[in-house]
Formats: sequence, structure tokens, C-alpha cells
Amino acid sequence: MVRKEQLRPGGRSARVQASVHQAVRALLARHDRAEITFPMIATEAGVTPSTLYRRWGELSELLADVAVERLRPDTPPTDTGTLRGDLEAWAEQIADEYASTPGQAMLRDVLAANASGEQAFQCCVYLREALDTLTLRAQLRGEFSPGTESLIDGVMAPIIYRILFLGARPDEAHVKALVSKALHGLA
Amino acid sequence: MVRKEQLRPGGRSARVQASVHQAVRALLARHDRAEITFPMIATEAGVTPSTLYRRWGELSELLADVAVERLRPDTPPTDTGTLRGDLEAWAEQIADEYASTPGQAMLRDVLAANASGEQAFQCCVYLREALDTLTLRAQLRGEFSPGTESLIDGVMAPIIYRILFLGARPDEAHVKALVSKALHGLA
DNA sequence: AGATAAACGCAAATCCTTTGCGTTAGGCCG
DNA sequence: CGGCCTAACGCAAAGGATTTGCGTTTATCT
Repeated sequence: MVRKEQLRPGGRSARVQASVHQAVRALLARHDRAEITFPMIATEAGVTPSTLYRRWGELSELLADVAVERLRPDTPPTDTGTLRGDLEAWAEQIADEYASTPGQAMLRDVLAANASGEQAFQCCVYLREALDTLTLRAQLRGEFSPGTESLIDGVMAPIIYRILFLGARPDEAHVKALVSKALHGLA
Repeated sequence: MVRKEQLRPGGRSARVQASVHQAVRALLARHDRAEITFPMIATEAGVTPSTLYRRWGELSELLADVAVERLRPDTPPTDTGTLRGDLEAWAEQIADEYASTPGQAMLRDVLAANASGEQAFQCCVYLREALDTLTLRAQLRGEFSPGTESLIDGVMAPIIYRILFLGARPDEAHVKALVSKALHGLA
């Protein structure tokens, strides 16, 4: 039921969307997500509940929208001088972000809404773009990179898997081992 | 709100639980999961809705309970004679099962309920047990196995990651490559 | 067998969700 | 620039879902 494609880009629609997103962020800060409802968000945002029902359909869709926006990286991955260093630093950062309580909640929101949405895919695109950046950077240095797909399989997937199913991020040594193994496979 | 620990094991409680679980499976077979509600399940199971609300609290908890039961493997992984063969066959089977439409829905149910439950962990335990079996089997043959943790990182996590975030399982060649890489790392 | 409390059924009250209709205000074209 | 078209919204009523108090059933323990 997400209608981003046919949304009018400017004016009132945009204001409503911004107001609603901000309301969600504000409510997430002071309530358990299980308590949050459309009427609550509507009051906070100054709109009527029916607007939310028509535009987002389900609460999980709206929460996923907000989560994807929060998961979008604001800065490119830091440049440490080597692919190994870049990967280690970036993987640690992602692990911290996604394993935090709000991070885990955002991951779940994004996956729960996936039935009818594309948020999970978009979330995955962010990771892929970052890995593309690191790979390109490595190539410019003359280093060899195993490539984005291998890095997703070897580094990202294990980290995300452990966060989702075990509720805890792998420790620093484990992340380094994953990076080593991913870089070791090809060379 | 899951109270399995303090549930009375036998008698009426057990009958209600069985009836409710069966009702959920029946409803999942003929309705979209978005349409399913507690009152609907209650009617199908012959109980009152308040029983469901008190015992499971949220619909996602009940759906996750049913999903975990369905994801529990009924047979041990097939023995092909080599660890590589075992891993390939088992990974293919898991990929098929989890990537199917009901499989994806079950995965999402399990993860969505994780906020207050332990279903995701239990689901992960099944995979770990199967990998333990394969590792033990390999050791009895005199083969070397990289170990359960490495196999989770190298084979299971990438498969599950791609199913969850991309909505599609890796193809057969990709799975074989994952197994090869996992077995190649140590030796 | 009797006591105890968990689990359930029932029903009322509350809240969420859906939906029809009128109004507002972007976007577009003459 | 002015007017048309319709997406998006607000409002309110109707329909379900959820919660909760209370009495009853029944599993468990002594």
C-alpha cells in the first residue's frame, strides 16, 4: 500500500509526510514501539488518523519508512588507507548501529513490512553502495577486492544474521576474522 | 507475553493450544496472513478471543509459535558420504524451504515476534543442531570440518540474508560456491 | 479426596480501523 | 495568469478488534 511513486512531491503532501515522520521519531523516543498506534501518531503530527491509514495502510509500513530513512548512511565510509582497514572500520560501525536496541527494532520493522514493501531491499542497497565504494577505492589504490557480492556474503551477512537471530553482534575479533577470511579467499 | 514456562503441560491447556495451532495452520492455507485476526482464529479453534489475547498477547507471537513448529526439521540431514555433499544437499534444502512463500512468511513472523520472544533464537538452534550433526559425522569419517560457527557464517548466514533482504534464494551454483569457500578456509 | 490457583468463557467497555462524503489545494493546460 | 481536474486531506459514523472484570471450570499438589 505504499504509494511513494504516485505521491505528489511538494506542498501539503510533503509537509504531512515530514510532520508524520517527525512524530514517529518523537514517539519512538518516549514509548515502547508496541504501544504506538496510528491515532497516537496522528495526534502528535496534527493530522487525522484516516490520513495515516490511507497513505501507509499498516503501522509497520510507516515504521519501516522511518527506519529506512534512519538507516541511510549520512557519510561515506572512512578511508583508512587499506581495504582491510576500511572494511574493518565500516563493519564495526554497521555492527554497532544495527545491533543497538533502536537499530534492531529498525531492522525488524523493515523486514516485517517487506510483505508488501521494498524497504528491506532499499536497506540492502545502502550496504551494497558502501561496499561498492570500498571496492572502487581499493581498485584505485591498486589493491584487489573480492567484490561486493563476496563481501556481502562473507562480512555483512554473518553480522546481520547474528544480530537478527541471536540478538547480539559478533565481537571485534570475530569481525576481524570475517574480514580476513573474505580477503583471503581471493588474492 | 509468552508463558510457555508457566503453562500447565497437560489437559485443557494442551488441547486448547493444539486446537489453536491447527486453526492457524488451516487459516494460513486459505487466507492472506494480513487478514488473519484473533477473533477469526478463535472461531476456527472453538475458543473465545480473550483466551488468545491472554495467552499470546499479540498475533505475531502466535504466528511465530506456529512458524517455529513448522520450521523444526523432522528428519536429520541426509548422509551423502562426504561433508561437502552433506553441506550442499542440506543447504539446498534449507534454501528451498526458507525461500518459499510460506517459508519467508514464517521467517518474518519469527523475527517480528522477537521483541519479546525467543523464537528467532530457537529457529537458529535448529540450524545449529543440523550443522553440529554434519560436523560430528565428518569427524567420525576422519574428515576435517571448519566447525559449526564457521559454517553458519559462511553458508547459512549468506543464504538467509539473501532470502530476507532480497526476497530470493541464491542459485545452486552460488550455494556450492559458499560451501567450497567455507571448506577451503581451513583444511 | 480436597484445596488452590491457573486457565478459560462470557460480556461490557474501550479503542482501533474502515469507509463514504465533502473540502482543500497541488499540478496542469489553455 | 486563471481555471479545471483530481489527489490528498478532514470529518464523522459504522464496524471490528482489543481489553478487562468476574464467575466457572479444571489441572496440579498435598
